[in-house]
Amino acid sequence: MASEPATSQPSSKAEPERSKVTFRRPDRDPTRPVYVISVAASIVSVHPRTLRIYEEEGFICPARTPTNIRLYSENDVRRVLWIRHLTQNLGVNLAGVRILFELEERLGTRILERLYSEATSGERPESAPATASAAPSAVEA
Amino acid sequence: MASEPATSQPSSKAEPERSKVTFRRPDRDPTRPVYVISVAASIVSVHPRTLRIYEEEGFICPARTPTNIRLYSENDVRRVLWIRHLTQNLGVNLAGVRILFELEERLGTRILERLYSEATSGERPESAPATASAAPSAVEA
DNA sequence: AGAAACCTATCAATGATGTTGTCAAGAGAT
DNA sequence: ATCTCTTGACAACATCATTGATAGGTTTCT
Repeated sequence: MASEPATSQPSSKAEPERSKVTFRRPDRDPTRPVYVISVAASIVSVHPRTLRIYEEEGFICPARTPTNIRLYSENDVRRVLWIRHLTQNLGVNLAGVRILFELEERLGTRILERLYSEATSGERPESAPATASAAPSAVEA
Repeated sequence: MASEPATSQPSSKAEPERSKVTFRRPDRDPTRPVYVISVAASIVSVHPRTLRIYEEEGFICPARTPTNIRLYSENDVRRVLWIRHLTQNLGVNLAGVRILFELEERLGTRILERLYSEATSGERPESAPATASAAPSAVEA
């Protein structure tokens, strides 16, 4: 398992077992499949098993070598990072992630990045209470 | 607990304990708080405890009588019905519901109703796989 | 050849979440 | 007195997400 499909990346044979090995990620073509599963898992700080599950669930679709090895692209990694942000930071479950992804595709806009950019701006709006019955006005008996 | 704040609604004292009692829901002002918690819970087919939790979580904000009794409006009920659709039918957790609600408010559009209307049209699109690395093209070794 | 990493498939442990149910004490209405 | 509501707290149960492990097989590298 040493096929280095093109890009000269830092040796992934150093077995990055959750170690703090840093990777210079290729910034050429984000759609190019370049990472084997162990590397992708390390980049994203997730278990390889989790990556496989995400694929089974249809969230990502990494490329395959002729010998059936998964290769993840930069876009795959970003997508997983986004899923992790939603699930770990915001607590959204996978069904929710699915809905959000579908929304994004349906609306044809990057609504998630809009939300993300506002979240990183430290705006962190309060979870607004229901707009319905806005003022819990006491009702006259 | 007999303050009937205005609308003459079917007697809620019949103790609708998940029974199949049907209610003629007032269709005048959807923001008017008219249902006590037991009635609202029955309409939505949910446990009263759950309604309280939804309120604690900030999803709904029912009105209160001078004696601290919750009164839910039609809009509250609709909002809970929508939450239930997301959680029970689509499997979204409450954190996901929260994100979707925030999105809706932020975009100032009824994206959820758009999704809902398409879901009820029996369209039920497949969970599209990741748009990244669309074609899992085999990579030459 | 042997080791490591990949593959699929399966099972299991653990922690978190959501819903429901219960109890206690109190308040309000009939 | 009885019923329904309130708050607060606790608990049971089912489900989900993540991680971990095992088995058997394949591929790659030394």
